[in-house]
Amino acid sequence: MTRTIPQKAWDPRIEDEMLERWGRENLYARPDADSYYTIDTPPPYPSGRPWHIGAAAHYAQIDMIARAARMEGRPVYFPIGIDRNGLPVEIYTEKKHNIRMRDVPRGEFLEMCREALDELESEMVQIMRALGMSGELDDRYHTDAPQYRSMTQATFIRLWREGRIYLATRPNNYDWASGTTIADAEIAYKGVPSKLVGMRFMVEGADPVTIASTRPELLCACRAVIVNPDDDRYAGMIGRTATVPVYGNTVRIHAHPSARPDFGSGAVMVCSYGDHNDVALFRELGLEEVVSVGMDGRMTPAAGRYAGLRPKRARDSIIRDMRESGILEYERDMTHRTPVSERSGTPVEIVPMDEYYVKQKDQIGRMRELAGSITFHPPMHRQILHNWLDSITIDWPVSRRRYYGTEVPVWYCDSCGRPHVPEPGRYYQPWREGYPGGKCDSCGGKAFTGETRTLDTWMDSSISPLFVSGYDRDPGLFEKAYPTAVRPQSKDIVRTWLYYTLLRCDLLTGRAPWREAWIMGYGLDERGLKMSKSRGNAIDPYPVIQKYGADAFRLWSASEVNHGYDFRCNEQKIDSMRKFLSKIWNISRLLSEFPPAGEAEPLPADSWILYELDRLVERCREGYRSYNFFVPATAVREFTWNLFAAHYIEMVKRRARRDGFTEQEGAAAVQTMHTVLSTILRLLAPIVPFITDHLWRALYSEESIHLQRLPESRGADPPKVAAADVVAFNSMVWNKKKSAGRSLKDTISVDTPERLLPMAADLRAMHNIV
RNA sequence: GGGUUCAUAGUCUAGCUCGGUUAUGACGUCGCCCUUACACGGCGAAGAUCCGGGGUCCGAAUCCCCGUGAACCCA
Repeated sequence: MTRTIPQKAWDPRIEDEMLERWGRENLYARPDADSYYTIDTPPPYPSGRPWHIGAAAHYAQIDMIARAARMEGRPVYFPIGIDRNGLPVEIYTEKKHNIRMRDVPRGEFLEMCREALDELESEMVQIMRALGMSGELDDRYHTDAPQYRSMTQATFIRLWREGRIYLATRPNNYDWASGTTIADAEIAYKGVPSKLVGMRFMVEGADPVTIASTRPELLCACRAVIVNPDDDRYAGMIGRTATVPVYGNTVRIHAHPSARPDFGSGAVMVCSYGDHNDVALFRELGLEEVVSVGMDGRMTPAAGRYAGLRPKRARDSIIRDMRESGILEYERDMTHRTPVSERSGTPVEIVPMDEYYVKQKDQIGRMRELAGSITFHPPMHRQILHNWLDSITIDWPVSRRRYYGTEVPVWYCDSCGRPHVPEPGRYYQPWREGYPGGKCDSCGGKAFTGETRTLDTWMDSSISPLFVSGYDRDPGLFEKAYPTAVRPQSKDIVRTWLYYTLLRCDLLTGRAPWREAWIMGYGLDERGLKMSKSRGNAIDPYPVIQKYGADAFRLWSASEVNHGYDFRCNEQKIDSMRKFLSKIWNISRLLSEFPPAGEAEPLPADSWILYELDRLVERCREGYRSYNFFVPATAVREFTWNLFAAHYIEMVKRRARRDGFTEQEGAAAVQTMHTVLSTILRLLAPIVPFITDHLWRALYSEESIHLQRLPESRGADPPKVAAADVVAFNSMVWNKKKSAGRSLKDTISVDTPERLLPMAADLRAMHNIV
């Protein structure tokens, strides 16, 4: 007996050899095809180490989609990009060099960001390689490359010319810490301890009324007071005027349902702008706004003696002053859900500003329609998109007062101020180059000033399906690759990445960018909290992969939780996956003793396991069809360990050695074991590509397992025995020997149950029954 | 305040769509065993009022209602 697999356990170091071999063989090259199965992977952002272990698990699973699709015979196009635009790298660079963005020449700052990104990206790509990702990593695209940015700008120019993008002065979420407007999608809410104060407003011809607010520094911008129309206490006050304390101006008292009778006294002051409700009320009541907080994050002259202070300081001062002058009725400590910038953590101010907007409100119906036409995996996550569509209230502000992003491609005429866009086709940097057109369309002026703002990074990210399919650049490729087959992503970016991509691609092509959306949950820490760098509970995936191997990590990510749910990260679980890999390894090691022997008439035990194998194949195919790797990962593991190895192999080991059996009977056992193993290896290949390819080549073929097809059900006839009977009988015999204090190899005398008589010879050999 | 999802042994999880055996499997724990594929193994054991309370039913982990708690999202 000679084994072609000598080592006793799976050694993850073999993964490096496999990586090298795949590279040499150019295994995952894009095939020639009329139509691609395109995977629109969201380009990850190199946000610095640790690159979240949940993200690594996520990209490992996206790779499984590609590998499964290849083994289903689809011509897979699996581009990989890196997202590099936006605020995080600017903040990272400011910290790294201890500088402030606006104190450094713009060109220099951009260079520093680029260097930082290059470093962070190379670490991230190293992890993606180690994971065994089979996408086009060597030809990866970058969202900050001139070619990509020129496409972002071209789409901006086109939508501008169609009137889909407009410039408007509107109250906006302003993050003064990063000095930029942000979209609703970028706002987070944080419980901040604050003071709720009650201020006495004098009312003409009635008793004074106490108004509660957490933002008394906005008094100078108060332009109305509202009470609930059903609130009997204030029925007589509607239409009267109230006097704003400290400032002395008068405002009208309106009835409005958004005033909650149970909050404070039930009367609410309306200021520009405390929150989005204020914005809506100003519009609805036709009030004239007052800018009380400027873009420098300080109170404007409108705040009178508090001008120049930060809102927090102004609040303290005005509370003190009101307390002294007796205007203050009460002060209470409370926790206030404060809108903050998701990125910088600073409280967001609502400030009216000139910004560029993409019209989206008129598209919501269309988006709903498209959402219905896309297949979601799992279906329940379509609801996240619908919820978001229901909560959109304003158009999408897309200009940002930042540096590291795609420039807004606009120049303004110096004499009349009219904005001009250039011809699409190349990358423009208006802040450092002149207007490439001639004179002003409107006044004929020849001098222009370039726009200094950049675009929201979602303007770049939202066209990844267009970029990878060669939109506007390569019509042949576009024909083959668009719409793409599938968008895999995690569930927390449905309202941003998925939504914006759907919107933008539909506006530009009139079609949805993908046929299917695959939505994964995200990584939680051991206590079940979302993992994030700011929380400090993120785990670096690289040492984990180094220690346990990519296959163990991938298998863990597939078998930890059913698709679509959040998963907890636990190193011990990852380690335990190695044991299963070693089990597969040792089954292969045993089979390497028996070269495949050709066709032989199967015995009842053989027919039995082949039938069980068919059931397994069907379950796995079903799992792969819905991109749910939990199904094959757990089903194969259970079958292999608890049925194939524990019962079938034990039963036919002696027959395979022709120990008391004929040559033909032995050949049937060998043949069956190889059928089962080669099927299991192929079923697992998309999930654990390293070990399966290694064993496949050691046992079956020089050609990689990744060039094979997923197994199909063989249509085996129902067996004469049931799995449960086999398991129960074996267990009974083992128990009997154990309680008798005998070794398992000792002889025993038991009757074979009638139902198991067809495989009596195998059972006798297995248990040494006399 | 609204929404989504979840709640099954110390931990994780299957089963729930379509109600019917002693509730699946894993990790961990404990005991015995180096039986020539595997001690990264084998066999065995202990461990669950299936979140609580009602209801429907011959019968509920599963269906319905009311709670409670958690995570995430939104206001």
